[in-house]
Amino acid sequence: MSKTCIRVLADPVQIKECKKSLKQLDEHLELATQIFNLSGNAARMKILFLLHKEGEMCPCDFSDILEISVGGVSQHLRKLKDGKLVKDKKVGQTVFYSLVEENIQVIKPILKSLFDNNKKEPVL
Amino acid sequence: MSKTCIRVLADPVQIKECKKSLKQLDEHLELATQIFNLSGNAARMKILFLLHKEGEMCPCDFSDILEISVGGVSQHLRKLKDGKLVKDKKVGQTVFYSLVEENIQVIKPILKSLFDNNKKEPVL
DNA sequence: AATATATTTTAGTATTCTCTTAAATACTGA
DNA sequence: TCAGTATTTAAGAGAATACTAAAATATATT
Repeated sequence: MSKTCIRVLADPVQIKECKKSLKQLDEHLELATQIFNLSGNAARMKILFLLHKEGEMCPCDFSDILEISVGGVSQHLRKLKDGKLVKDKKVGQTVFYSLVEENIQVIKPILKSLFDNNKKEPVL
Repeated sequence: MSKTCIRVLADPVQIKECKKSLKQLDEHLELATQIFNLSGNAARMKILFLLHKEGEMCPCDFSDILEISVGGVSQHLRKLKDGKLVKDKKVGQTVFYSLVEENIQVIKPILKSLFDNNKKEPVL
C-alpha cells in the first residue's frame, strides 16, 4: 500500500464505524463468503443443483453428467464436504453424496428457483 | 479424461435426464454462479455489505476500511460493476458506488441478516 | 497553467484454482 | 486370493486471482 488515502471529504466517524462493524461481523462474513465461494464455481453449482434435484448421487454419476474426470469431481466434493454443504454415505463400494439442508439455506432459494424453472419448460 | 465411468448400477435414464436439465438451465446456472462467484470473495463481500449498510461509498473509503490499496479496490469495484451488482455515479472527482437492487436479490437476504445481526449486538 | 486529489489502468508477482493422469485405497464377487 | 469396480489422493501443469506500485486520466483549486 502506497499512501494513506483518507478522502478530504470523508467522514472519519463513518470510516471508524464501518471498520468496527466489519470486525464485529468477521466470523459471519467469513462464513457467508465461504458458502458463496463454494457455490461460485460452475462445476460445484451444478453438483449442488443436481443434489437438490435428485436427492443423492455418487462421484461417478457427476463425472458422467458434468464431463469432468472422476478425480476432479472427487476434489469438488471434498471441498463441498469440508465446507459442510454436503455429506456422504458409503453403500458397498459406491459413495452417495447429499445436501446438508441446514447449511445451504443461503443458496436454497436459488436451487429451488432453478428447479422450478426447469420443470416449467418441458422443452419437448 | 481417462475412461468412461458409467457406474454398473447407474441409471442411464437419470444421467441423460440430468444432462438435459443442465443444458436447459445453462444460462440461469451461469448467472447464479457468477453472482456467487463475485460474492465469494472476502473483499467484495465486505464491499457489498458496506454498500447495503451505508447506501453509497467511494473507492477511497473502501481502501481505508478494508485496508487494501486503492488500485485493488478499484479492480474489485470494476468486477462488481461488470457483473451489474453495483453502479457508480461521479460527483466532482469522487465516484460513489451503490448496489443495483434488482440484481442482488440472491444475496440480499444475507446482507440483511448480517446487518440486523450487526445492530443487535452493540458490543459494549 | 500548475498543483493537488480521486480514480482507473497497467505491469508484474505470488498465490490459489481447477483440471488431468496415475497411483493408492477400499470394497465385491468369482 | 485375484480381478474388477468405485473412490480418493497425489503430482503436476496451466489459467485465473488478487494484490501492489507506478503511470495515466480526470477533476478541482489556487
